[in-house]
Amino acid sequence: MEDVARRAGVSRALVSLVMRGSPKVSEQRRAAVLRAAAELGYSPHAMARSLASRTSTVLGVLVSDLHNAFFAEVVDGLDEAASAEGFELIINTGGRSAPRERRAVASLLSFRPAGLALLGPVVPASAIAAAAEQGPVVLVSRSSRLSAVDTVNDDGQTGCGLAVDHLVSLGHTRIVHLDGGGGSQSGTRRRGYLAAMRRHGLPPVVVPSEYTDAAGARAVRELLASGPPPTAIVAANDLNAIGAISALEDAGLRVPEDVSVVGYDNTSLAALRHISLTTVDQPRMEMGRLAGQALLERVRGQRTTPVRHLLEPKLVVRATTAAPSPSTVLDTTGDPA
Amino acid sequence: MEDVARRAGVSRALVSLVMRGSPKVSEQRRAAVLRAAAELGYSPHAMARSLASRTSTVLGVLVSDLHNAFFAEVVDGLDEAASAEGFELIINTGGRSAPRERRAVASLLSFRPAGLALLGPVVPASAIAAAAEQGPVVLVSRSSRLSAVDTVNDDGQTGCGLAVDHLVSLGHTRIVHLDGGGGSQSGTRRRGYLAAMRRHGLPPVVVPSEYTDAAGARAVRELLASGPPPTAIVAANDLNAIGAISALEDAGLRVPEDVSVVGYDNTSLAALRHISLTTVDQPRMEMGRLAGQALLERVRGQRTTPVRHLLEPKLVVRATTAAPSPSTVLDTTGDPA
DNA sequence: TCCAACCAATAGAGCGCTCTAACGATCAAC
DNA sequence: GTTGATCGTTAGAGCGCTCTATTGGTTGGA
Repeated sequence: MEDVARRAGVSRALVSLVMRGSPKVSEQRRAAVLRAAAELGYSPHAMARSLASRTSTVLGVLVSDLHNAFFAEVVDGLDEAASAEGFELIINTGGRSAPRERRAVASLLSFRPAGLALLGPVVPASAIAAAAEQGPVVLVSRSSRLSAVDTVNDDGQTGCGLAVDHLVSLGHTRIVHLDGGGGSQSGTRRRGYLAAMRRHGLPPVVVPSEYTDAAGARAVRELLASGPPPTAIVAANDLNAIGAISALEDAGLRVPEDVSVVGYDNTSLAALRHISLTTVDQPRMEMGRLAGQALLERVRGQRTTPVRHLLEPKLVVRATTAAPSPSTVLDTTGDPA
Repeated sequence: MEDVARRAGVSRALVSLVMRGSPKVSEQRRAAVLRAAAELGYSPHAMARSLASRTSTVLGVLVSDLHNAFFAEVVDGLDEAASAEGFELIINTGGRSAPRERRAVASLLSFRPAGLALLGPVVPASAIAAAAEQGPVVLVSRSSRLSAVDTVNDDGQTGCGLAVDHLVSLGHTRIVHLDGGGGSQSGTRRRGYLAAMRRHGLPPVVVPSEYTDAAGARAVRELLASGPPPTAIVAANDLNAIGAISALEDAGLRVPEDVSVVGYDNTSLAALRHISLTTVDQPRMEMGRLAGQALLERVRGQRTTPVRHLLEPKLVVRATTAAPSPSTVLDTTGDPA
């Protein structure tokens, strides 16, 4: 910076003004400074700038698990919102372990970021509260009552309700839910399923499972071993649905002719023609964008009250759901297991 | 820091030594400082530290496209290598556009990172050379002759060779390749296919396609319309293979009974029981880890000569490949289109 | 007893920048 | 011709830390 100033024949302070795009610099000086900077290949040192100005253009992001494509897409949306406003993302992962996550948050905070986005964090609420004292915090796929933090979630309860409604409207009555187990949002989805079944006056059946391909297949095998098959399945998520479908096919049942299957998430998987899964869309990119916007609003001091985004899920009907076949319906009434 | 020093009854310099874990501090003073720091909730300011020490614990990462699960997994591996050594990742995306990528690199460099990882960059080589002057650079999914940059790539040529060898060993002779078009590494894969076919004395057939589900289906429809089907297909990648499979099935051909299909990448897709795709594994996490390690070796000054990782691909045999059925072989010989 | 050697601890400069306050210059107004 | 605004420009302190050089206090050997 010193060198640029000397070369342009001005003071360091003037170089600083030019670099910050200040309007109170005459055109000729500005040009001289920019030329000198270009000739010397100078570009401002972001960290020194941040230190001196006591501001930050960095957003800290904690991803509980980057393996998970869900979060990768949320990060994508976050990145879009951040880079549009000249902010950078500094990313750490927690590996789904609270102690590691804690360290990751501490490490992020040591950079004094303008704000913090926690994606599917597993740390206790107290840790989140502590982080919120250092600056704005936004949570994705996790709720909070703290007024200092914003949240972005999808409404899994409504989403599962949509799935059940769709199946009922096709004529299904024996609809089973594969439960997501310890996975995030599994409780919400289960409640949505139960509420919808009650609303339609149908008997709910919940089979424990997990958010994986293999678990979906296992659950279906257990289900088939325990009695006559249902006519429809509301799976824990897309992966789980795909596992369920393959187990159904292995057992000689056709999808959707014999059994309809609905997934959850609308991952890119679901759209593959070979799978063409009816599923509930969860707008991950959008969730990332909203999280980024919420954070930036706080950073800019435009808002101090918490925001709770609860995204409206949408049903995406593809090829894995259809009306139950008459024979199946007959079977069912003839054999009320 | 001042406050901590005062509270512990020592100088600022001593606090600094304790925070850096220096061995030349007496146990009692160390304890006093740590206690004072804990009481005041003090933690060192990473940017100020970096500025003063003229060192950085940040690695800049440019991801050409975070939408792409491939790169998300590479970032995952990179993160693993970096965080194991106390480094942080600061991430920017380029959106597959050279100008945007250039800006992203400039922005990353303004943080004076210890090193830079460029994942599938599309900027011209000159831009990479310019970045390499500022510090160590590692390239993933892109090659370079610059001695200042390390590279990590998979050996797509060998990989496609493995796929062809596998099919030939099953008895296939009419093996078609769906080409990846403008996608990265598509040329290498095509060359691998052509070389292997030549080696086996078989006539190569390359059908233009792309790295997508829909393109794979389209290519197969065109292929089927133009004459009798091949007995095997080496697809551009997994997604392309899945599209190909669904088009084959739509045409009434069974996989693998009538046509065998091999993918490329071994994405999580391929492992789904419902798909169970024979494919060539490209170790993305490992590539990220290697990239991180290469960068850190340079950062620590342990190496100044370039490293060129060319990862050995592995064939993963699943359920989409089998010996050609006798009837198909007969058909072929009877109708040499 | 004296000095070199060593150790824990510290003073103070400086990393690359921003920002406040002050500066000289220009100009309209009286 | 003086005043007061206004404007472009600058000096210099300071952001939170590290690091070199130095200090004072022990210790061990001659």
